[in-house]
Amino acid sequence: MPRASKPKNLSIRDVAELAGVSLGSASRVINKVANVSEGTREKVERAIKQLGYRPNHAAQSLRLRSSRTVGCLLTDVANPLYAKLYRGLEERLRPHGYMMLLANSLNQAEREIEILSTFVSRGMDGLLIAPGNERDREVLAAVRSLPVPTVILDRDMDSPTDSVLFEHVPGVKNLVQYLAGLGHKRIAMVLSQSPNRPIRRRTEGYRMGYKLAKLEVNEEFIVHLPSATSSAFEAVSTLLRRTDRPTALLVMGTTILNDTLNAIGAQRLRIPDDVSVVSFGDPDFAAGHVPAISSLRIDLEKAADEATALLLARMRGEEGPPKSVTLVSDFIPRGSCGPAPKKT
Amino acid sequence: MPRASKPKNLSIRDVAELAGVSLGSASRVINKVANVSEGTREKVERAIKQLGYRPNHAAQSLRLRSSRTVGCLLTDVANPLYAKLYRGLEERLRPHGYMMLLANSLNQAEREIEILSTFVSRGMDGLLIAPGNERDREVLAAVRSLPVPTVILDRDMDSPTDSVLFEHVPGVKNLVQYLAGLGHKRIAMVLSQSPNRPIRRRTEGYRMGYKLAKLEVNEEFIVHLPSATSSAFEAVSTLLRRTDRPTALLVMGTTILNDTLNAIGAQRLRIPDDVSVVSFGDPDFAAGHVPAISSLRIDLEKAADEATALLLARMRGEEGPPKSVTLVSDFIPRGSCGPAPKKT
DNA sequence: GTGAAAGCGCTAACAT
DNA sequence: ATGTTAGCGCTTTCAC
Repeated sequence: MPRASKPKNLSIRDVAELAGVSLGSASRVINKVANVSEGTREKVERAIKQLGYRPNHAAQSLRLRSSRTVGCLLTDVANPLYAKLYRGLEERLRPHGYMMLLANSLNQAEREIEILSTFVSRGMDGLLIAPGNERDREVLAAVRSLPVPTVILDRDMDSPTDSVLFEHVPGVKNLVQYLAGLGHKRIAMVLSQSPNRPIRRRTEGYRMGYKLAKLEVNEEFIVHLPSATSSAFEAVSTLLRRTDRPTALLVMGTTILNDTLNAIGAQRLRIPDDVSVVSFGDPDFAAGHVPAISSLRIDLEKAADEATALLLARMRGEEGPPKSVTLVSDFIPRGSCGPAPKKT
Repeated sequence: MPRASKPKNLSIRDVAELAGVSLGSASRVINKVANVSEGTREKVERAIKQLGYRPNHAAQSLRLRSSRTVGCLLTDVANPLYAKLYRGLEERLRPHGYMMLLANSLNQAEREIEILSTFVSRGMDGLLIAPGNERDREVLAAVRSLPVPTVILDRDMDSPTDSVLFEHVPGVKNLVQYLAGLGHKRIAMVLSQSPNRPIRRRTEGYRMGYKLAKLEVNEEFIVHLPSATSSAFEAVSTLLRRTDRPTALLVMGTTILNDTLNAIGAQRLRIPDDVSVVSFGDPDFAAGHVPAISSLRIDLEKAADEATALLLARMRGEEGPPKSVTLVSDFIPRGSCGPAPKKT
């Protein structure tokens, strides 16, 4: 083991001293500023290595008014979608020397406000946020008055802030048309209830697809689960027990999809022979399932690209009106979709 | 909207000025130090509110040599286990005023070293780490020489550092005995390959259980998948096609479990009639599956409790030899386990 | 090219 | 109880 002792509070002053130069010169070497002789550079670099010196970040932040840190506010990293997004964001910010502060708001409005305030007081250089309470007056006010470069992720908020939006409407529309083309006339959709988030848009693409396929929407086929955590098993089972049961199911990813697959299995129905299935979002297990589950997917790598590009530009000082990028979901057709079953 | 203008660089000096008191008094009010008259306190508090002042964190950190920040190094938050753990850690650190810097190492050794170094240079008050390369010489050296309070999570590293360990050995041992009690004589185990991590221990409990049940281990029933990402579908299918196919399957959670369930379904075998299934780790879908999948679970809330308790104590300045807490997995029996099928 | 010195915003020790 | 001041570690302007 090389140096197991504590690098007790060593500062640039120690480096300068050991190198036999002034504090200013040491700083110039560290910051790769011009006007340093080769000899000085070498002496300082040797001293740095010898001491194992690393600049004190707090002092740098204070002096430079920049923390090289980006604050990230998510409702919950335990949501795989956000976890992957976070990873992508970190991956792209790292090469620029930024680290990320991550805070989960767990959908609590006061907490979201508090987190944003803390981010500001901690001098974040930029913010990447996906607050759960996008319609809350106070959260909205807090977001609108953020004095740092910010990009809103996946939230349609009424604020003049850069944003990256995930758009399912055209995807769902195309999907419904696609299923109609396979002969499906009864396509059900199962959604979770999202408090404080606009739910209307989710059915928009569905209705458009129906209209374009010249089919009539049966409102009973649009199922909103009573709570965000309630099981879809019963809801789907009920749907499948109808005499005019749907021949295709459009369900939200991960949990609801799982419940749905279980409900289908429990009634000994087969996919896609008896019922076709499509997932909103592409959870890891969808591709591996037998048969593989068709999905509507948002490209999270692209989302991370766009979000960091917007943020980095602002942090670089770029001015101008708010920009918004909308990412449309791709349809990944897999084995879970087939022609509608013949009437029996 | 209240104050949409930028709170342009306002400092404690502005507060003092507006309140008509000295800078020192303002500081005393903010820090709730004794020796402040009621009048002064009020004036300062009013000024603070009026200006929307929040102390500059970098200056505080520099002065106090404390960042009120904890660095968290994980291999990957997109692993649901870690995502939940992170949430639990954050939840417990927040009330103490700590925020968390989260960095994913993606299992890269140099990156883990770099992250640790950055954490130190950024003056983290404490560290919570689960490096992927627990056997790497350099990573180990970096961890051993960390000059800040640190708790190692779920990694058995040769370092005099506080740690919270997850222990499956007794759990697996009991589990094998339990299954043997149900008449199972051929219990297979499917594990992923984890590079740089000791794999030996994983089979330890398994062998102990076999021995206690007076059964002989068939080495072909211990399956290590060739890579961490390879599908278990084929491996499990092969296992199930044997004439002496296992009557019980012990598989790692999430992905491998999914592949396993698919493989079982594809061969039209039924759980638990034809084959019993137990998961290492308790992914969200296990409980909702039909039938519900029995699991070996680590209580992540408890893990977060222990880890933060250790860290907070050290950050408070507590001295003493390294402490280690070991959490043993609980067995959650569910419908996926039944008596071994009668010979047919 | 290099050194000296100011000052970022804050806390705490020291005067009063 | 309150005001004044030193100094945390750093970058950068200004002389030389």
